[in-house]
Amino acid sequence: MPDQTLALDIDSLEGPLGQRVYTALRNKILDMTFEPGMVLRKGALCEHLGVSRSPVAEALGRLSSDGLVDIIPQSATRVSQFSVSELREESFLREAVEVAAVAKVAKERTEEQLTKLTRNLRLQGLLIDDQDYQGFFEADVDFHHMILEFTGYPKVVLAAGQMSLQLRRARMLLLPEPGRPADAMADHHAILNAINVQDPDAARAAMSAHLRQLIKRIIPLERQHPTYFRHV
Amino acid sequence: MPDQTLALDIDSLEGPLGQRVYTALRNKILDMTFEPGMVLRKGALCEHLGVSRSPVAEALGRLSSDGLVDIIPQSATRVSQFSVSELREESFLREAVEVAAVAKVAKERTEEQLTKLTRNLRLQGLLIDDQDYQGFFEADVDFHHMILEFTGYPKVVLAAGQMSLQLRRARMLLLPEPGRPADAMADHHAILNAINVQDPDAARAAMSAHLRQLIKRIIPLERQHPTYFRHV
DNA sequence: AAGCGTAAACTAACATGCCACTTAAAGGAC
DNA sequence: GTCCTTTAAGTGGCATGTTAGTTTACGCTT
Repeated sequence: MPDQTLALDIDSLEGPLGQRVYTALRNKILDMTFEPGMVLRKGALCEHLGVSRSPVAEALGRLSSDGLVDIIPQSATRVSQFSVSELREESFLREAVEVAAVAKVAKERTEEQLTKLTRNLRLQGLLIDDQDYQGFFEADVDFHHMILEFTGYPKVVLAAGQMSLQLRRARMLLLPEPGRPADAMADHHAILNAINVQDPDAARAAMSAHLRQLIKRIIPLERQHPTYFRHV
Repeated sequence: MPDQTLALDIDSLEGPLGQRVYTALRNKILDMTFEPGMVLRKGALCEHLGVSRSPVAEALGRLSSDGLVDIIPQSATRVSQFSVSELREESFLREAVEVAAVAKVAKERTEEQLTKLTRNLRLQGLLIDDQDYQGFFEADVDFHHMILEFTGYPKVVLAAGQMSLQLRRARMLLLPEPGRPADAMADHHAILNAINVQDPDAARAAMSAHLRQLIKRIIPLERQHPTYFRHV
C-alpha cells in the first residue's frame, strides 16, 4: 500500500500551527492510527501538511515529552512502543489520582452532581441492553471524567489525562469481552453508591478495585501484539 | 538598579543548547531569582546567553507547558504568578500520589530501604540539633524523594515532581518558624514507623496529615506577597 | 488640557538555510 | 560469497530572515 498518507491531517482545528499539528498527530497516535513503532518522517509530514519544519518540530518535541514519540537523536523519530512497566506505572498514578478524587467527591458531592452521575449510570444500563458497546465505552469515559470534574479542580482533570496517555492508547487494543460491560457497570454502581451515602473509604475501595481491572486486562496484550511492545 | 542581568546563566551544564537554556531558566524561576510577574525579554536573553532565538524559544515553550511562564500570544512572556486555587490543586495531586506511594512502600519495603530511611531520619535529628535548617530542608526533600523512589516506579518520581512545580516554588517564600522542623520530623517519624510495621493505612494517614501542613502554611503567603499572586 | 488616532517598537510565530552526526545501503576488495 | 569501505540520505540542532499582530507612546486635533 504505497499510499502512506494514512488519512489526512486536517487543519480544521484552531490556534497556532504548532498547536494544530500537535493535536492532529496526538489524536492519530492515541487512536492507534499511527501504530507503535511507526517511523515519522519529518520531511513527509511537512510536505503532507503544507507547513514548514518549525511547527512540526515543536509538535514532535511536545509529543516526545508526553512519551508518545521516541526521538532518536540524529537518526529518526518513531511512535513510541508500549512497555508493561510503563503501563503499570501509569495505572498506579491514575489510581492514585482517581481514588483521591472520588474520596473528595464522596465527601462533598452536591445533589446536582449525584443526579448527573445517576443519569449517566442509567444510560450505561440502557446501552448495555441495546448492546451498544461503543456507546457504553463513551459513557464509561464520561463517568470517570465527571468524577474528576466534580472535585472542582480543573488542573486535576488535565493531569489525570496527561499521566495516563499510554494507558488510554493501549486500551484501544482491548477486544470486547462478553460480560465485561456489565461487570464494569456493577463497579460503577458500587462507586456511585458510596458517593451517594458519602462514604469516602468505600468510594476509595470501590474505585481502586474497579481501576485494577483495566491493567489486568492490558498486561496480556503483550502476547497478542508483540510488535507493539518494547521488550526491555 | 539597571543591572538586570540578575546573575549569569552559566553554560557549564551539558546537553543540547535548548536543554541547557531550559534548565538554567527553570532553576532561576524555581528558586525565585526570577520573580513571578517578571517579563522575560527574548531578545535580551539571547544576547545575554550568546545564543540565537531557537533554543530560547524552545526553552520558553517547555516552561510554558510546565506552567512556569505565561506566554501572551503576540505580546510578551512573563514568569507566571501564583494562584491560590492552583496551589490547592497541586497540593491535592501531590498528596494523592505521595499517599499512594507511601502505602505501596509500607507494604513492600525491604530492609535496605528501611535502613536508608532510618538513617535519613537520624540525620534530620542531628541537623535540627545543629540548627542547620538549610540542611534539614534538603534532608526533608530527600526523605520524600526516597519514598517515591522506593515504589520502584521511576516515572512516578518524575510525575510527582512535575505536578507540584508551583508548590515547590512557593515553598521558597516560607519563613523559618521556630518549632516547625521538629514538628515535621515528628511527622516523618510517624510515617517511618508505619512503614516499619508495614501498616499501609497508618502510612497513608500519616503522610496525608504531614502534607496538609504545607498548603496551610502557603495560603497566607498571598497576604504577605500580593504582587506574586494572581487575584482572579 | 484632554481625547483620539496614528505610527513606531516590540513581540511571537513561521519559514528557511546550514551543519554535524548517525545510519544504512551500495559497491568494491578479497 | 563475505567483509570492509564509502557514500548518500535522513535527521536533530542552531541561526537567521520574514511576517503579522499587539502594545505603547507620541503628536495632532478639538
